[in-house]
Amino acid sequence: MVTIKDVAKATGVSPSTVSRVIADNPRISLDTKKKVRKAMKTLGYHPNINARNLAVKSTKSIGVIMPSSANKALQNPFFPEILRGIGSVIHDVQYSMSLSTGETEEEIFEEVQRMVYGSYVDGVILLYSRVNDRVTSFLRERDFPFVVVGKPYDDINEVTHVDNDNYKAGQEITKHLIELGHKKIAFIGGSKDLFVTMDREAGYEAVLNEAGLENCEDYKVHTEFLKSGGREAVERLLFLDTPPTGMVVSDDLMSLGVLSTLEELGYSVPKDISLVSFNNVYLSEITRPALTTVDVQIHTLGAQSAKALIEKTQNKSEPAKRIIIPHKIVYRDSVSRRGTL
Amino acid sequence: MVTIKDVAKATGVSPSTVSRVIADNPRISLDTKKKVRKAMKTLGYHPNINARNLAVKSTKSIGVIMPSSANKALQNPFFPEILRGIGSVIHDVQYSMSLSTGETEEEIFEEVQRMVYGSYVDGVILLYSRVNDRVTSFLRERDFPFVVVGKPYDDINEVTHVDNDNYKAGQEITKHLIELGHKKIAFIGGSKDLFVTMDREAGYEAVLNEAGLENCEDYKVHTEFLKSGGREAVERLLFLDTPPTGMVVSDDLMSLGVLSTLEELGYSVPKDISLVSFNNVYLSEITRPALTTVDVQIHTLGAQSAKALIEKTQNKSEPAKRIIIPHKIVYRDSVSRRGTL
DNA sequence: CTGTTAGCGCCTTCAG
DNA sequence: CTGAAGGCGCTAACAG
Repeated sequence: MVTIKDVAKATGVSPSTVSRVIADNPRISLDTKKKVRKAMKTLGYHPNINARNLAVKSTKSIGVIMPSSANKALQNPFFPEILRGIGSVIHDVQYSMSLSTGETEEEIFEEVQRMVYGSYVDGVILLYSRVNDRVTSFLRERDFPFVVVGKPYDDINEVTHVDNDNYKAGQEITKHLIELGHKKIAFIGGSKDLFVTMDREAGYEAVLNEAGLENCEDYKVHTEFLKSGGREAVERLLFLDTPPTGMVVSDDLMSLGVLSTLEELGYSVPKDISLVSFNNVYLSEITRPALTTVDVQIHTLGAQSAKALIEKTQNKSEPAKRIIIPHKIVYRDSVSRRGTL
Repeated sequence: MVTIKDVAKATGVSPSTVSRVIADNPRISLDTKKKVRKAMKTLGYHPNINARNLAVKSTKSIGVIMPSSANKALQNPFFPEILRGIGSVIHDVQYSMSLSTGETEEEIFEEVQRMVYGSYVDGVILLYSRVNDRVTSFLRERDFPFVVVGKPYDDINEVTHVDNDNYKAGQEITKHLIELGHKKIAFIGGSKDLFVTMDREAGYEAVLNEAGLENCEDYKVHTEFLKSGGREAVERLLFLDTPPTGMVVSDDLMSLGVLSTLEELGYSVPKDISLVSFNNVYLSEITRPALTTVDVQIHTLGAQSAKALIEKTQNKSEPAKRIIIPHKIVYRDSVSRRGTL
């Protein structure tokens, strides 16, 4: 390994000078800088990160914590996409990202501990948000920089997070259905203790009430990440006395399952039933029919969270922020107009 | 930050003793070990990774390089799943993983350089394999430990890789179609310079020839990652004089697109056309119809690659290996028997 | 069984 | 503008 000393020797200067050249210190003459840089190049010098980190007590690396992967949720294309978003800014500022790998909540917690105690990373991005989360408490106690993607459960004003306005999104997409003449609209969401679900659902309800439409519990189903297309959930809806004509599904991947079940049961989308959902991952444009869905700009979500985190690591007194990424509805083919009945 | 010295002072021993306790060195008396451990606990000591890395010249961290994300391919659920696989072993051995984030080939190359030159990682897992890849050459030149998931292009015997027997898988799945009476079978694959595609296709061809079935170029289409369901590709197939009755598609996500296009054009799967594919990601069980696909055990692919890499970093003279992960066909509903025509 | 000493490669005062 | 010296936190001989 070629070190700073080798470069120094080759150039006939001192190691500290070389160090200063690396930092592009203005008090070094252009001449020596050039000399040194040339030597670095020919010798193939590259700074040793660990040594630098040790010296400056920073790692220029951030940790990304995925939700526990007990279920299939991780196969949601949402994740690679958000990683890309994070990656894009990470790359620009020459940081690196360290991915959590735990399967269980316990494992994840251990890993976060290692990350912060071991000075692996300068900050952490949480790709989930859960009630009573040990990780969050831990991070807050230690006053360790972190941001969450989504809506934090506790002390929402004190943890910076980047999120969509899921309430509004829920309203808009539901309104879209109503404007097309739908009066019986159901909501299919994931686990009830996910804020995304709750917010989107709240928006849905608000619009229903406002429009004076039926807003009954029967029309709302929550299922764990959909196994076998969430068959039971969908069936329950369809076997009601007055089944819905429209469905608001809280995730594209879920929609795929719902779509399948629906058509298997002999319902045609959008002819018999209209369906809208959220996220706009790639697959929502290759389903049949292609999904009308709200684009939450996953990539931006990731990018902004990284940006916010880095700011925070660089300036600890940066105040907690809430960053709302705008969404927009992408109109495709999963909805149709209802004759006024 | 509490350091080894603090612990030493608190316990009344020397720093090196503490260090040895950390390493669980057998030559330290149980008594002092206990004392030291207790002090570590009460003081809240955690080793500083950077310092250790610097001292031992190892990072206990591996880099994971994703393909360039110019296209939508990254939204393939394949990736999160393989990351989970890698993560599972990484976690057990207390390593960490650093994810590449580059969008372009160029960016990726830069990042790999940083990773190896900067001693960020001990080794690297390549999640892709491309002809004439700078990254691969770079790694080989520098004799830096790496493994590739899939089949490497150059010097296949000198780079350890973990892969499926895609040729065989291609044969088996095609044979399945034949056994059900299909005689006109097409192949839809991704880019031709991906070995996965080529291998699967070769298997397909072999079986066709063996069975004395038509193996014409018209039946093979290659498309970049399917935009809008690979409409053109599928159409080309269907508008042939004798359109195929069976299709072998080289990826589940692609299959979804094909499925949509097919049904939009009025063909029913599996009634009119049978379709089989590869990977068995979660969505293949919630499509309509659910896909008969070969399960390539993505998770295992990831886990084994991590395992092989770690072995390699720990023992540089570990020989290059080829690790083949067994596959198996998962029978679902996208195929049907053909009357003998 | 344990302490002392010397680095790992880099950065950062403090002098000059 | 540049050099010398010390230290970041930990490990690894080398002594005892």
